[in-house]
Amino acid sequence: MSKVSIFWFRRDLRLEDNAGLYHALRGDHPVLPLFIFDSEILDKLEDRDDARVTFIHDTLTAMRKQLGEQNIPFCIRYGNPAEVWAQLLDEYSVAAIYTNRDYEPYAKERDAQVAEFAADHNVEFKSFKDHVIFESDEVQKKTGGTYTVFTPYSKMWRSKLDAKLDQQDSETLSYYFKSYPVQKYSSNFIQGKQLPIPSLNEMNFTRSKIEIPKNEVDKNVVKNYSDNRNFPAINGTSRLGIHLRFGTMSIRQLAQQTRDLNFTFLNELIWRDFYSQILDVFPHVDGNAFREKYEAIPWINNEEHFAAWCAGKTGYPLVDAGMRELNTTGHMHNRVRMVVASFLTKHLLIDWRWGEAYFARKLLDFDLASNNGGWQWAAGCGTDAAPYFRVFNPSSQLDKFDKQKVYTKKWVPEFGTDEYPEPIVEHKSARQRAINTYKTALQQFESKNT
DNA sequence: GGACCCTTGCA
DNA sequence: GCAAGGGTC
Repeated sequence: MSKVSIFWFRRDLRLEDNAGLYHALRGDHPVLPLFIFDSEILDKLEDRDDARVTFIHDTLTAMRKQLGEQNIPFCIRYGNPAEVWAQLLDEYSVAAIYTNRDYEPYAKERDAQVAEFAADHNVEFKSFKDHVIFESDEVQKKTGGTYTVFTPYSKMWRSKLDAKLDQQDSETLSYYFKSYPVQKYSSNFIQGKQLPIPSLNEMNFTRSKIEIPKNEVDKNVVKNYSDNRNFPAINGTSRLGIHLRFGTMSIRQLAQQTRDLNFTFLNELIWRDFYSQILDVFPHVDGNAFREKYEAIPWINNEEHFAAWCAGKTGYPLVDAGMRELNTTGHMHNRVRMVVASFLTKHLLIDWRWGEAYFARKLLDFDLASNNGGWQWAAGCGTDAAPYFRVFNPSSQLDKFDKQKVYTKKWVPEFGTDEYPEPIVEHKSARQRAINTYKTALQQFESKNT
């Protein structure tokens, strides 16, 4: 049996400009492409019509068709990754495993296990940077260590990128910005009969009806991003989150196409790298406040209030519009994400982790690092967070950012009628309660620890 | 160690 | 004007 390399797709579902796949194809052995539907992740999802699973399935189906046209089999399995790998090393004579790095705690542990198992079988495990422009060890403070404040991080990030581009070294440039030419080396895939793909049904899922945003960059949106991004009634954001999340769009190509169009848009891509490195270096943020003392806050966690927030029935029109947009489309405008998050954590004093989990369940573009960073920012417990006494006023946010109520009325048609609910909390007193609760808890924590 | 700074505010 | 407190150099 002749030896093969296996390229393992995870959150990089594309056949062009894929770092790990490129390196696999340039290696010494024919490459078998692989995807594993991870039962450890999928079986825990709450909704059997999860739109992200449908999206992955559709994307793999298209890739499989494209590969099949070149007589390339695409190995797609469903199961526990460790068990699948045990089968694969039995079935094939594997020389090396290639993959792109994933910085989430679960993924790092999974990959460490697979790498160890591979090493025991004399199989190389090679991982590559693909998901971000810069990894955590590439953008560091001048005095060493990880940035935890965005602005100095972003300045260093930009200067690193400029330095790379100034080098005019074709190899380095290709690593940072030009695409990795995969098709050029496609004759190095293995050849053979197409392999089956597990159906959604076999994995206990049904097809979602939610529409997925187009995998295209609208240059006008990017150009006007800084002017329009705060107004939810305007189509002013790219909606590319899901494509960056699953790698159906290359972050390198997106940054290359947009970096000269709008400073603020590039900043958003830098935020993505920023939170990715925070999660990588401070994995405790998954489940815990970045700053320990914020664990002292006595959340009220009123379940009826939480249910009202989830359903978009808080009596605050902008909050309700956002939640209903999320529930209906799997998307929520970014300005509104901040408003609903501030409302949940401050006005209702509900644990930010409840909100984080709800977003994780609903958002098409859910990404652990960015979602966690955003929630900890809103709750005041994260890196570079909003101060705890900054409580968004949902009414003035509405006046500022949806003055004509175009967005609000789209999602809350009964707004202004008798059917619209009364506010579940009164703004002024809820605001004061939040500030007092935070202040007291933080002070008590301080005095206990001095 | 001192000076300056910190995504997106509120009353 | 206000509200802490920490980050970076």
